[in-house]
Amino acid sequence: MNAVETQKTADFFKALGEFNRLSLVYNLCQCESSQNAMCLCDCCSVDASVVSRHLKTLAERGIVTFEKVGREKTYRLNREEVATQLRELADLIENHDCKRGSHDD
Amino acid sequence: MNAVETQKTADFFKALGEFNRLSLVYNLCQCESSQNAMCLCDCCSVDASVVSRHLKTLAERGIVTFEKVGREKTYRLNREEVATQLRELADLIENHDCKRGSHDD
DNA sequence: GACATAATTGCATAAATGTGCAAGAGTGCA
DNA sequence: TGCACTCTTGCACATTTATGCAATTATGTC
Repeated sequence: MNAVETQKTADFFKALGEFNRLSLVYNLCQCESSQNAMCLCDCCSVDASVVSRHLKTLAERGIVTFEKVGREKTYRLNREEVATQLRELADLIENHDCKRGSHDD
Repeated sequence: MNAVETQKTADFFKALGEFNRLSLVYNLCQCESSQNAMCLCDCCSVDASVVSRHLKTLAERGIVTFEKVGREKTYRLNREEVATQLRELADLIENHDCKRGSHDD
């Protein structure tokens, strides 16, 4: 696992590893259609500017995507991509093929 | 998803969301048996005290477990538990049952 | 007991991060 | 054109976090 890939994966997890951002993800998870940022503000009791920044972070990591509709910006969760990324690490961690002996065996 | 659960999950991701900690996880992932902390120091170019603290963080989140053997402390990755937690979120995110309509439908 | 090794802890510090408020940019509507 | 609404950005600030070094604790060995 090279450093660039590791950093990228760490950034992905870091994006999910903050209370309000994870709340936004959970909130979007319950929505069939796209949600605008103002609507998403309701799920976490922080300023709209904070939500805006969190959504930007999530978008940068590919966790959500957005679409401009008039003056609104609607967000949706990248369900497949996020699930795939999570399962890939789960598989890697469980994958016995990649195991090797320790220093003393 | 209540606040306590959300915070707990966020903490789990935050633990994985740092370069050196994730490197430690990848390193442990390649080991069949437990590794002591000194051995794990090799995989990231930071002070031993830093590795010690990172391992403590990972242990607190249930990502690794350790065992005291003489003056050494050996760590191993909680493969199943971590993989399960990752897959649970993956399932949640993809689960269409939990979806509901947006604000405007 | 003296010493080496393994790991943790205290302390200082620099950097990153989350946050709110106010101002600004972009858009739609009367 | 004026106004309302949505979202972003600049700024300041407090907190958290990652880090290294030195000291300390705990254990094994001679």
